[in-house]
Amino acid sequence: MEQKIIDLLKRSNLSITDSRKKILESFFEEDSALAHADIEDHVGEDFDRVTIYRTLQTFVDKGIIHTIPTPDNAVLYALCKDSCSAGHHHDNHVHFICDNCNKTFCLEHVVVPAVHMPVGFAASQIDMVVSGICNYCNATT
Amino acid sequence: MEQKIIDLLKRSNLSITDSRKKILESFFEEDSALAHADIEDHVGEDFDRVTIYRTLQTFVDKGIIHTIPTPDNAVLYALCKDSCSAGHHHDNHVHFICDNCNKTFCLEHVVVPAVHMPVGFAASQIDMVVSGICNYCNATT
DNA sequence: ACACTATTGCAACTATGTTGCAAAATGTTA
DNA sequence: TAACATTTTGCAACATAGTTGCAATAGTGT
Ligand SMILES: [Zn+2]
Ligand SMILES: [Zn+2]
Ligand SMILES: [Zn+2]
Ligand SMILES: [Zn+2]
Repeated sequence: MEQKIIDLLKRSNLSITDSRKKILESFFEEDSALAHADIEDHVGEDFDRVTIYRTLQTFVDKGIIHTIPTPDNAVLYALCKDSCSAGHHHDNHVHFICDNCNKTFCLEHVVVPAVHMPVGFAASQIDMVVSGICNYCNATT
Repeated sequence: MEQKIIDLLKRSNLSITDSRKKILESFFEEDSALAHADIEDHVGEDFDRVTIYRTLQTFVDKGIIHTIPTPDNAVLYALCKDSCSAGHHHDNHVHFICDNCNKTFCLEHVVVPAVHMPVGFAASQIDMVVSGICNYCNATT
């Protein structure tokens, strides 16, 4: 785990710092997307709020994590598993928000479907967010 | 215009107040979605910030306007043109955000396409937000 | 015009996010 | 490993966004 994180940071040309390791750890330990507040909970008092903001921004810039738009406008972050790189994200998968457990997941294998645009509109990026009940909640109720 | 607004409020079982009229006016005068700040600009000093928050929430509850999720997590509101009613929205159209003029539009006639969910996941609502260049910006450049 | 109810404004508060700057940690090179 | 240059961090202060309780006000129906 530790080594995996260090390798990822090196690959992204980032220096290895305690806060970056700890914040990345949060993502590897959770299979769902995380809000800023979740990360604050995970890292505890160890790091300043501002450091978390800046670290998350750095990770987004470097293509390590991506943001997820949600209907209730909370800011969520998740690891990029696609081949994202600095300045170039390729996360074109669908996101799922469970109305029961409230977790948000990347559906890595569900690609956003094409949609026909009206004349005059040129699409460059498409986000799709699905709400409902997740597989875990469906299995346990 | 004035009459149209009054009728809409009556139909929604809302009392006719100056702030509600003025805020609804903002939406009828703009063809694009509005952020809280846009509405504050439009109504000027006439009404308190808190009143605007509460009025928008009331309109959402009554099915007069709907919120739009955006990738940069700004909260946007637009008139419901579908047959939405109190407690039941039916806005299943695609939303478009122009990277040039920064306006957000409801593509009333573009229905969100179906998407195949993985086993275990049950979808109840789907939001699709497309970014790119709008028809107005494409026409004038 | 009256009484009842719903709405508004104000003040205070919480939450969220940003910026500048000095201190500390990291990476590099000798 | 010690010294140096560069990044990163913490702090303080600020800015913006949104919420709540309560008293004053405005709207509605009779
Ligand atoms: Zn769930
Ligand atoms: Zn994702
Ligand atoms: Zn445009
Ligand atoms: Zn819409």
